[in-house]
Amino acid sequence: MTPLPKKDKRHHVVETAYALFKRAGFHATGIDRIIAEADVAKMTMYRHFPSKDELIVEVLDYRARRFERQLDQLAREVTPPERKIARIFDWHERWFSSPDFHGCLFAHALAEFGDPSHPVFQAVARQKNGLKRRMQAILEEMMPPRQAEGAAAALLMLIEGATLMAQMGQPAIDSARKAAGAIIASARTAQ
Amino acid sequence: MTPLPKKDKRHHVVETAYALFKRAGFHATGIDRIIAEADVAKMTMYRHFPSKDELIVEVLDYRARRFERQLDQLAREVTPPERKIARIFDWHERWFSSPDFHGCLFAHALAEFGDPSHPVFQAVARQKNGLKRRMQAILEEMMPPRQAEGAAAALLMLIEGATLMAQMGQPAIDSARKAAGAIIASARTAQ
DNA sequence: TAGGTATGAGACAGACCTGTCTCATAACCG
DNA sequence: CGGTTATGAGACAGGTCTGTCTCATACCTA
Repeated sequence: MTPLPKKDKRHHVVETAYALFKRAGFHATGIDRIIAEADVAKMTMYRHFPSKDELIVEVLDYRARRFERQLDQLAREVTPPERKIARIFDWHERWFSSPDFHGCLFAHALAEFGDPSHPVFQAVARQKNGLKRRMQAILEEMMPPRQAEGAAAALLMLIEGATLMAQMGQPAIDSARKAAGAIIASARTAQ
Repeated sequence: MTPLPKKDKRHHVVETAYALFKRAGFHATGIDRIIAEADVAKMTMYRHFPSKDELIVEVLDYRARRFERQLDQLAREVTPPERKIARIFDWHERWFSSPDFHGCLFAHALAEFGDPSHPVFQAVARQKNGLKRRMQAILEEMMPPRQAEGAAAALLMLIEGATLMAQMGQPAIDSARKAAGAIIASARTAQ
């Protein structure tokens, strides 16, 4: 179809797998389907990734890096910490209403790979911890570390729950935003 | 093994399937595995449930009914609405530290069945809406319906997020509880 | 005791799964 | 141009998946 990029077949496989995984899930998406959609030979895929599990981990890490990069950009030039947090919620609001939003790929991965020793599980934990640490660092600009830790955990829970609600077709980002304000205000006065 | 109950094979299949689904997920758990574990013939299962999907829906509805029953019991004799909400968090705290806690089966089902027209998706939505309505009714005892609606959504998000964190081995129920207090207080004074 | 019903056990079909292997061909790079 | 590497295409193995079918046997109830 397309003029054939010739290079980065590996990355093309990752992006195709990502699109399929997020629509249909991990176990329900077969290798055959991925290579057909990516228009790539099976051996090409297996030369880049020793197994399907490692492809899944690569997809997750790829998306996690992308997410981190986008949040990095959001945090620039925005001085007050409240606005930094608000921008994270803005980002999620846009995400929820994007054309093919299907919920959080990491949460879905956790649902299908519940064994803590599994590499996929650990990739999920990395991503969630990254977001929590990021928010915690922002909150520490306005409250002591102890309060910031708890507040960051609460904000993360709020965001995860909001993502789930959005996937169910019941977006409640406004309630989440209000709740976040209440949580931050409460953690602040408690210092 | 056991003296063979002879009756309610159907229910026995549902409970066995539940135990397997929550450990390994829905697509990863095959029919053969379920009937082997339940010590039941394949046709016995297929006579009770026309397809695996319908078995999944039955498992979800069964757990949803059980959950509602337990929350009904919690709400009895506890007059102040704050304590009713607190008891819902207590219930989750106990759940998180129960022997084989594997996260929320409904959230997992949503991850594997993302199509809103799928019966499994709808079973999940029913359960989550049930919990939200329940909390909303409690909150309406202390604030106007408008505030109660948003606060209930926020509490639900908090609970869903707390469940996810707990599955990742990072329980943060205390932060969730504190956040819930802040949310309720804020919604109250906003009336 | 008789008759309808639930169940057991397993073969079977047809599809799909992951992963391996071979061999020919195309791309790249010094 | 020549040699190394990446890729294409597909057969293949061995397993698992859902769902159907048959036939014999147990059970319950009237």
